[in-house]
Amino acid sequence: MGARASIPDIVIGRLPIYLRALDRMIQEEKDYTSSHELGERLGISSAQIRKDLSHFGEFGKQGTGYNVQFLYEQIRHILKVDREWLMALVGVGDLGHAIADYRGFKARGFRIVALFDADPVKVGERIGDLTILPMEQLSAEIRHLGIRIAMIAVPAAEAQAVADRLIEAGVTALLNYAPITLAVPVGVRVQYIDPAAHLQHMTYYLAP
Amino acid sequence: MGARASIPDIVIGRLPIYLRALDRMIQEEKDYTSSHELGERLGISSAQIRKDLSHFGEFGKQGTGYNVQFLYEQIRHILKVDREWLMALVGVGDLGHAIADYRGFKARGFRIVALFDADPVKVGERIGDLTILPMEQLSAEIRHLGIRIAMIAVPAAEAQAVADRLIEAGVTALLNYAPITLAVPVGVRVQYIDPAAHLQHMTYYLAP
DNA sequence: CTACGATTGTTATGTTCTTCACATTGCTCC
DNA sequence: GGAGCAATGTGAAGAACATAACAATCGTAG
Repeated sequence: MGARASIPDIVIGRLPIYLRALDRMIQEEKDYTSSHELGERLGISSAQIRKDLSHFGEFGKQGTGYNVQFLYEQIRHILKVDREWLMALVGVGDLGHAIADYRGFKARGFRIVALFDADPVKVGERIGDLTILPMEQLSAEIRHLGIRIAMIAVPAAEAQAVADRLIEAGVTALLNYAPITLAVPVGVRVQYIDPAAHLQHMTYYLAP
Repeated sequence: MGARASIPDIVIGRLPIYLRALDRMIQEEKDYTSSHELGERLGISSAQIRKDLSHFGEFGKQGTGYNVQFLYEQIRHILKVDREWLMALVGVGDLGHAIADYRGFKARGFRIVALFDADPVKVGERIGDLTILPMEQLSAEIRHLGIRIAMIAVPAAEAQAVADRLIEAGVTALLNYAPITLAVPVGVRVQYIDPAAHLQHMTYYLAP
């Protein structure tokens, strides 16, 4: 297949998982894998993996399976992560600091190039080779750098207002660390990082 | 209804989202809400919210809606977060430090009471009122404190081994910050925190 | 005290997602 | 070079999930 017809979002959400596993296989210097092996590692059925991939093209060979490096590059291309993305971070408190220092972003092609904070005391402070800018410069800086992805690490009460400003400045993808659901116009994507919510999900299954 | 019959996991996963919204409404001193209002805030259909809640009981009143405080407490009870949970954290590098300092856990009833690291240099270091313990003490300490939830913040290459040790010590819920899918026996739950994966999910939808 | 508007809980319907199962293809080994 | 094994891609079947729709109920206002 490989049609351009709208592909289920849930499928897109699994591609980064496949990417993680393939990354690992590359480190293990594995040349080939199969839907069965991938599925085993990920706790996903092999049929699901084949079906997911079939939305985008034919990447495997019957009898042989998938070339790890090739599949890795194909998925990176599909997800558009075969390039570097520039990001802004709003809110540089404890959490924001940790996000700014987190190595997992650059390692996968996401580079933070702008920091903003509403606190005048923090403005001007340097983190790595970046200077924290005041909120007043947010729109201009984001437009100037052509940033389309932003991370929000401000208190819940301010997150919606920050999101509104970012969207107004042209951002269309938000990674929100504040424990609140954001209202955004169509065309803007939001993903949430809420570790406590994940814990709450698991406690349901724990014995009293 | 309110049956004990196995409730879809996807429903359990939405309860923490409802909780976040209700928490916020409590702060806004709202006394009552409706499935329609909740749904509007969360971008979820009102029918879905009513259906989700109906798995656990009848919490609303026709014509009136839901008492915010009451529903909040009911969901907390369902998720078993109407108490304090003790947690262990393994891996106290940059990321682990940030997790140890993160306020969002205590604020929602999750308390870190044990820290472990394999690096002898870090062992003995204090963070808040906790001392970083060596891996050798992991099993004994976790059993001693009766810990059932642990967070993993070690490099991907070591995460599986750490998970195995934690499970062996009696942990049955894991929050994994390492970018790798863990293999665990049935009865053990795993949730993943992988911000870069969320970003990769969103870049798919961005224009080239 | 009755009529009306609002909102729930739930059953029925529709949609989406997952798994099954197999024809097809490619590789390897004798 | 043909037989046998292995693994893909996919259409059909099945399962899970979401939405629609409505009877039942509650509160309120006249």
